[in-house]
Formats: sequence, structure tokens, C-alpha cells
Amino acid sequence: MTKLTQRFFDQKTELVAKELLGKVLVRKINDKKLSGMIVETEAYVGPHDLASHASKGKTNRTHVMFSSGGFWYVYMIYGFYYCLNIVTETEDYPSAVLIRALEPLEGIEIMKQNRKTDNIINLTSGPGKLCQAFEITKKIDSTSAISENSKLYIEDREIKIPANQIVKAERIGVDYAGIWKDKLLRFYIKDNLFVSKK
DNA sequence: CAAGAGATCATCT
DNA sequence: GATGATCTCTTGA
Repeated sequence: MTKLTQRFFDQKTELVAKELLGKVLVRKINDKKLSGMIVETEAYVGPHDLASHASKGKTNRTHVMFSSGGFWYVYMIYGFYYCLNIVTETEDYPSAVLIRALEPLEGIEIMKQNRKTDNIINLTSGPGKLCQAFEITKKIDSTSAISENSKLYIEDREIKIPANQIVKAERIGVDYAGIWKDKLLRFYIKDNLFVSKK
């Protein structure tokens, strides 16, 4: 039950994306606690990755991707939803892992209220959904996942996902990215019910 | 079921 | 002024 540190996030983005499967995202809101096991991620691997927002260079929105590992990058998409990323690798090298889906563990009743549904499968099975369930907004953007008092962080609960249970696939919704749309930079746990797209 | 439209706004040209 | 690392609902077979 240890919190992941900067050393973990400073590793190569593709490796972090893979290793995050089975780790547990924890959210604290006052006395409430929410958590879920990460079951699906995507790697956005550098400035040359045309699917990455950082391929456009450093802007107000993306500057946090240029920091060292362990910061949150949260942005609004399509005017309705937020997406949650954790920044990886060294300073000045823009890269991050998009957290796409979780398997709910603790605080399920609160997630049901936040998502306005009783269907467990529909609580956190997508990047926009999990942000709504976990009350993640732009306020989280650029904050640290590894500081002492972080209200959003990732725990290692020693859940080991065997290599043959990890599926590699193309990333979702990046048709504009040329040859980069076909790279196998999405990772998910085989047969897990909470993965957003099979 | 699958496919398509619509919602709505921060960000960059 | 266009566009998107999404989701939900409606339509139609």
C-alpha cells in the first residue's frame, strides 16, 4: 500500500503506461474516499507524437506536460468532459499517460451519485466518465500526485497483472495523427469489464 | 444492436 | 472560426 513516487513516473512513458495497470487511483474529498484500479491507459510519448497535445509546442494548456514526472495534466474535451493524465519522464520532455478506465473499489455509492446512474459498469469505464465519478476538474490540473498532502494520487497495492493479460492496441480518437494513429500505445487488462473499448 | 447526431467550450489559427 | 485524447440519447433495422 505505498504511494507511487517521482522515480516511478520519471521512467519511459510506454513503460509507465503498462506498469500503471493494476495500480490504484485514490481520491480524497474532505472525509470521503474514492478509489479504483487502473485497467486502461494510453501513452503520449513525446513532442514528435502527433497525437499528443504537446506536438504543437509549449502552450498555456500543455506546459505541465513539459515538467518532470508526477504532475497531473487535466483538460476539458468537447466542452463537456475532462480527461486525466499523469506527466512522465524528465523535465522539458513533454509526455504523459492518459488514464482511460478504472475498476471501482471504494466509494461506489458516491460515484453513483456523481454519475447519476446505478450501473456499476458505467461509472468509470472511460476517460470522461472517471473524471465525473472522481470529481476531477481543471482545479486538479498542474497539481502534484506525489506531494505529501495530495488529494489525488496513485497507490501500489501489489496487484500484479501478468504480461500475457496485457493487451496492446491503437489509441482511441486520434485519427488526425497520421502514422501515429496506428501505434500500439493503448494498454488494457484482457477481459476486464471496465475497459472502455474492446 | 449499430450508427449518427448533438451537446458546448477552451484552445489555437 | 474550427476543432477535439467524449458521452449519451435517438433512430432505425
